[in-house]
Amino acid sequence: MKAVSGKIKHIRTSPSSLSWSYSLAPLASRTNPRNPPSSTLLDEFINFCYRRDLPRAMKAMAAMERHGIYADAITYSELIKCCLARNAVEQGKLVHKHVFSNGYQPKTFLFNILIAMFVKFNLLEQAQALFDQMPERNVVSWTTIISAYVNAKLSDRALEFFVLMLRGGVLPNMYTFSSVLRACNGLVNLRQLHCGIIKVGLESDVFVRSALIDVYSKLDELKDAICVFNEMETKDLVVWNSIIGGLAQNSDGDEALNQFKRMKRAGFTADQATLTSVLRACTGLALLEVGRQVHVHVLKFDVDLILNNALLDMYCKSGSLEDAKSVFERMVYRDVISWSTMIAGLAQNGFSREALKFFDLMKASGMKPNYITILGVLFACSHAGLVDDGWYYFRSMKKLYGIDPGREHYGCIIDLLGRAGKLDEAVKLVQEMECEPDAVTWRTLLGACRVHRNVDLAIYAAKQVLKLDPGDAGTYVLLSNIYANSERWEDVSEIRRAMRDKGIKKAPGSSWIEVNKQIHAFILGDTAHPKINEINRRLNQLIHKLMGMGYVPDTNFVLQDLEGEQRDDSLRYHSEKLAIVFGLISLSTGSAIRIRKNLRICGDCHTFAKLVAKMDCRLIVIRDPIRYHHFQNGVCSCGDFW
DNA sequence: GTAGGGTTAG
Repeated sequence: MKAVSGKIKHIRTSPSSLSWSYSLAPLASRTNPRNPPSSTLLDEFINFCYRRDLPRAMKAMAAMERHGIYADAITYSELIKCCLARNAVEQGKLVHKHVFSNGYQPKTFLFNILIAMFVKFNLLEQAQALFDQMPERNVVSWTTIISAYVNAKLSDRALEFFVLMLRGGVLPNMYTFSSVLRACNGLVNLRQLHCGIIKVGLESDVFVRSALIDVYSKLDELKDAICVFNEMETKDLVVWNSIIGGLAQNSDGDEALNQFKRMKRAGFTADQATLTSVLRACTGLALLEVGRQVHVHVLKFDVDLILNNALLDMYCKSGSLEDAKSVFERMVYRDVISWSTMIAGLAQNGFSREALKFFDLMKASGMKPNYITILGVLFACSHAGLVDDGWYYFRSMKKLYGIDPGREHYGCIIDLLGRAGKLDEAVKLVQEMECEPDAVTWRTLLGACRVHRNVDLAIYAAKQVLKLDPGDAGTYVLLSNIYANSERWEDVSEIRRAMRDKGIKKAPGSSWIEVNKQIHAFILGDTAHPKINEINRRLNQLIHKLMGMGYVPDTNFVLQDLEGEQRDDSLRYHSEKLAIVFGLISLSTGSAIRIRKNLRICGDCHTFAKLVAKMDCRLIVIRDPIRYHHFQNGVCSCGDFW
C-alpha cells in the first residue's frame, strides 16, 4: 500500500467508502481520447487499480474493453505494478492485450512500462517483440532491453543493442551505462565505454562508478578499479562493497581487509555483501580467528543464504570442519552451493567417507547436484583411493544427473588412477578424453609419476605441461631433478639454460600462520622473522629429539620434492617447519596449529608434522594449494596419500 | 518506465 498512499493521499481523507468514486472524479480526466466523455466504469477501474485490488480491476478492465473504454498510461502502470507485486503473469499478459485491443497504439511511456513488465516476468521474447514494434524508442526503452540482456547473461546481444542505440542517435544515461558496463567482455570495450562515460560527463555517478570498479576487477585490472575508487569524493556502501569484493575475488585478501577497516572508519556499517566479501578474504588467507569475529556479525543476517555459504566455505578452508558442520546444520535454507561446499570441504580436508555421506544426504533431501558437486565427489574418491566408487560416479554422472564430464572431472579420475598406481589406465584416459587435455591434466599425470617414480612417463608428461604452460617453474625444477637423478647432465643444463633464458624463477616455499589475529609469514630458510633465532634453536632441538624417536630426515626426495633443489641442511628450514615451530612457541599448549602454504608439502615435512603432532599432543593443520593435512596422534587425514 | 556490490571448483 506504500505506493498508493503516495499517489492518492489527497483523496483518501474521507473515511467513507461511498465517497471514493466522487473523490476520484478528477482522475477520470485521465481518460483516453478514445473514451466517451464520462464513464463510471473507468472511474471504478482507476479506483481498483490504485487500491491494488487486482481481481476487481481485471473485471473492470474486461468490462471497459467490451465498451471500448480505455484508461491512461499512469493508471495502467499502477495495475502493472500490482501484477508484478503478485507475480501475476497471466493478468499482466491480459493487460498487454487490453492496451493493444482495437488497434490502439500506445505512447512510448506505456510501451516502456509493458516491456519492463515482460522483462521482470522473464518473458524476454515478448519484451523484444514489443520493443521491435515501437514506432519511437527513447533512452528508457533502450536501457530496459539492454539491461534485460545483461541480466540474462547475453552480453553480446546487450552490446549490439547499445551500438544500435548510439547509431540511432539516442544518448545513453547513467542507467544505460551501469547496465552496459556489466556486459563488458574485454578490456578494449571497457576502456571505450569508460571514455564514453567521461565524454558525456557521467563519470561521477556512484552507480556508474561502482559498475566500473566491479568490471575492472572482474577483468583482473585491479589497478584501474582502485584508481576509479580513489577518485571518488562521495562513496556509498555499494561502492565500498565493490572494491572490497573486487580485491577479495582477486586473491588480494590483505588489501580487502584493509579497505574493510577503512570503510568502518568512514562510518559505514557492513551489510550482507560486505561480510560475504570479507569472509572470502579470510577464506583465501585461512584466517580462522578473523573469520570467527566476522561470524558474530553474520548472526544479524541469519537467513542470508549467500552469506552463510561464504561462512561455511571459510570454516572448511580454514580446516575447521566442526564449525562448518554446525553452521550447515543451523542453516534455515540450503542450496546446491551449501551442499557442494560441504562435500568439497570434507574431501579436501581428507574426510572422504564423510564427504560421500553428505552426497547421499544431499540426494535424499531432493537437491540436484551440479557440475561442481560432482567434482567434490570425485575429489573425495581420488583422495581416498576409492577407484571403483570414482569410476561409478564418473560413468553415471551424465545418466543420473545430466552433467557432461568436463576436463576437471577427467582430471579427478586421472588423479585417482594415477595415485592407485594404474598409470597405464590414466594415460589411456588422457588419450580418450572428450575434451583436449590441458596443462593441468598433464600436471596431474606428472604428479602420479612422481609418487610412483615412473621416470619415462614423468619426462613425457612434464614436456606436455611445458608445451602448454611454458612458464611453469615447478615443472622445470621437477624435470631437472628427474634428469639429475638419472645422471642425464646434458639435459639438466639444457633445462637450466631454458629457465635462465626465459627468466623463470621458482617461487620460494612460503608458509603463513595466524597468531593473535596477525599473520606471520615464513619463507624457506627465513632469516627475517624477529624470532628466527629462537625458532631455529627450537627447531634443531626438536629435530634432535625426534631423531631419538626414530625420525630420519628424508634427503632423497628427488621425485617428491616440490620445494626445489635444496637438499640436506636446507630441508631443515622448509617454511612449514619454521611455521610449526613458531606455532609451538606462540600458541597455548594443546591449541591447534594451522598453517597455509603456497606449495605442496614435501614428504619430509609431512613426516615431521606427524611426529610433532604426536609428541606435543596437538592438532596441526597444513593447507596446501590443493588439499589439507590434519595431523593428529601421529597420523595424517590424507592417509599419506597426496 | 530504465542502473551498481556478495557464495561452491580451477
